[in-house]
Amino acid sequence: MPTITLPDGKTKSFDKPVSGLEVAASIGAGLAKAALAVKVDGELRDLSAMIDRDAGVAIITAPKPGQAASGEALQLIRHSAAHVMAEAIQDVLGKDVQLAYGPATDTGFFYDMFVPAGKKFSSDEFGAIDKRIAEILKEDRAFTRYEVASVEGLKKLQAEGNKYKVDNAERALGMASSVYQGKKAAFSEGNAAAEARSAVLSFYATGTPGKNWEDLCRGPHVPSTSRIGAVKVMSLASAYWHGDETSDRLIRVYGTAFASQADLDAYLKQREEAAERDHRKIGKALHLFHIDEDVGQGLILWTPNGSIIRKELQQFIAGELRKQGYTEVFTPHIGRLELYKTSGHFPYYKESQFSPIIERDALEQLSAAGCSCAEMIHRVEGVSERLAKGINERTGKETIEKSRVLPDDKLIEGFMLKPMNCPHHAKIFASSPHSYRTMPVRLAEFGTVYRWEQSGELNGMTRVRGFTQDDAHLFCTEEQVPAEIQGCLSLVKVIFGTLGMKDYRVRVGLRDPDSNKYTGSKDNWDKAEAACRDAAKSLGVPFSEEPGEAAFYGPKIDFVVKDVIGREWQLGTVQVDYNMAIRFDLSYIGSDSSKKRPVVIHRAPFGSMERFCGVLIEHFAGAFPLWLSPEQVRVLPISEKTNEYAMKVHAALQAAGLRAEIDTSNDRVQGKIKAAAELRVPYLAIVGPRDAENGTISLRARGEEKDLGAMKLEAFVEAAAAEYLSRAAVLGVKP
RNA sequence: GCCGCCCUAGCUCAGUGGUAGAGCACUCCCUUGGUAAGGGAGAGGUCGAGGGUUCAAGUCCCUUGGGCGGCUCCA
Repeated sequence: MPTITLPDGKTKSFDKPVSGLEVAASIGAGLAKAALAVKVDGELRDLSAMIDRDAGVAIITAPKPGQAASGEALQLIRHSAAHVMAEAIQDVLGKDVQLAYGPATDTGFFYDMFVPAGKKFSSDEFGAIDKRIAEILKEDRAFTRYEVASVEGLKKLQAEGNKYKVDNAERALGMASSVYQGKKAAFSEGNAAAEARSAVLSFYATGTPGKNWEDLCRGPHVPSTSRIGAVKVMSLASAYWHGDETSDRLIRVYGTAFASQADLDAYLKQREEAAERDHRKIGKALHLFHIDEDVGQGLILWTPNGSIIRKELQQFIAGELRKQGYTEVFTPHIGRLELYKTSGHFPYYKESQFSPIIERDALEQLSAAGCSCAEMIHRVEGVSERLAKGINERTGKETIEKSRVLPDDKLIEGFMLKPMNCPHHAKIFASSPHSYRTMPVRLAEFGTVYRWEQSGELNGMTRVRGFTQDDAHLFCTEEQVPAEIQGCLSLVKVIFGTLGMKDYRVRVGLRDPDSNKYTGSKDNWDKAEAACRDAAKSLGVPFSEEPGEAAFYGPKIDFVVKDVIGREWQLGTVQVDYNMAIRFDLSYIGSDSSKKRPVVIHRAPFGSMERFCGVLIEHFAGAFPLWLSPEQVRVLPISEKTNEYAMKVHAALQAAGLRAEIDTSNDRVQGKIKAAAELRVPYLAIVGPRDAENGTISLRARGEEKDLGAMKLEAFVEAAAAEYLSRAAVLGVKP
């Protein structure tokens, strides 16, 4: 006699076990119609699943077109779509295509499959597959679950000869796989693990078991194929079975699905728009930056136009930092290896750093002495007894492995391109004495760092190997930590506000409660985590707490900004660090005249200038606010007869500090407007004989269909200069 | 780093074994025009690089650099 509790707290009692559909129907016919699945005590189940005990039940419904779908509804739709796509692919390409693994993802779904050698599968087939999918949706076949005992199920799968499905089943049953002995258990989560220890295997037929297509599957699914709405096959990629490159190579077919064709169309349109906004495309068209293969992958050359944007941003940020009491420093791009051994960066993160720079003489001598490469590496990575002792004494525990400690004459010294700015800043802090009265010390630098990102990860300006962080290190007392974190967040707020980026959230990275890898006292951690949480809360934007996401040396806050078309971008972080002051033996004199350890806060709220500019390019689609526009005003004479007056206008704009250009080509004005519009120039000052006579310009603003009318030259110059100075987010000059 | 695809003029792209093309941009000429491309002419490429197959390679094969998509990784 189940009594179910609905999300709103209401309860309903039934005198016999009921299906999810019956529960929905008992609430309302509309709900029953929209229902896709049920959530029973937090667990997603088929709508047809019987509920025979007291439980909390929520109905998962399909969204109406245009309405935001719940993640669960989309996941159901997409997982079901993966089945339909797999069936369609087997119909189109043949049953010898073996299915492996097909989950829903954030933006759709994929299905990994093994395509026999000699069989061609390319995007040419997408049309036929999409067509077959549409037919299956129209047939409105019910997703039918049936369960068989594990032994019987395994036999069935073995008979079908698909080793991937056998493997899936064995993993689901919690058995060691007979097929896959790989090193990673990447697929354990959410797939096999959830069903581990189950005594049965579940299958889903798309229609009638034994008659229609079916697949080993944990489920749940939407009730029937028509409920999927709309599906599209998107792309092909290759993938390894279980993500293990020593295992079989499979073809991964990506698709996406939505509750309605309208939603799918909206998604496709959004993707198109995103492609139009791609900073690599716009960066080329507007000459904002250049990457040259002769210079190197992932190394940004800032061309004059892009440099203007970066410079404006940096001046803006620097101004805000001054208001907050930061002091600016400059440090070189390299430092001795020893410095990074002290900080702990080298060699622990060597795979993401550029190789050390070793002096030529040293290399030649070692080479002449017959030193092997392995020995050389060992001696480069070694640390002196002095350094090891110093760090171990300060931390009170072994932080440097004994095997790495070498006598001085065995060590090979060298330099490293800096992967972080903090060691240099720590040395600046340590270069003068500090007292609690002069704390905090806030050292800011647009510091360029170099990291060895894997080549496959590089992407335009957003993933690069050399980048300039809007970096700063705040050396403060423990008591000052909350206020300093607060200060970092208020800076972010000001800058996002100015750029018109209202939609952002923060993630607070906390300790993993089950780990003891963390440095610093529990008491301090509690305080710092509370400070991060409080600061995030006070920001007035959504925030999430993520246990286990903290670094071993302290909690952190990450910023994630949403651009105008809804994509999220991870920018920078604020990170509390209890470890660095210890490693560098930093101190200040407390009020009791004893030496105290400062706490260090790393913060680069916008990440890097490269990434931030890349995000801004996409956010604005190249149509920057006046203050960031490389070219702010273009003067367009109607004909050569007004060139002279146009030059006067141009000179007046330049004299006012505006970035103005003049187009004296012998195009007609229509052509000049088109050319300027393509470059997203904010204001066009069009001048003809009338204007020359009246001392006016005819104003046309970016995005306006037609001209805004004439205004006195002086008034325009003044208004434009004022808008520039105010860093207005939108164009506002009008006659 | 791994897998797949791609690289032709400054830009966007056509050209699948037989004399390198188009549009835009550029230069010059005509046109002197009032709000998203007036007209004409010219110049511009050892087809990413190196090697191979072939009578003949932009086109086929190998190596290599770079890009894109995906995987993996990320202090």
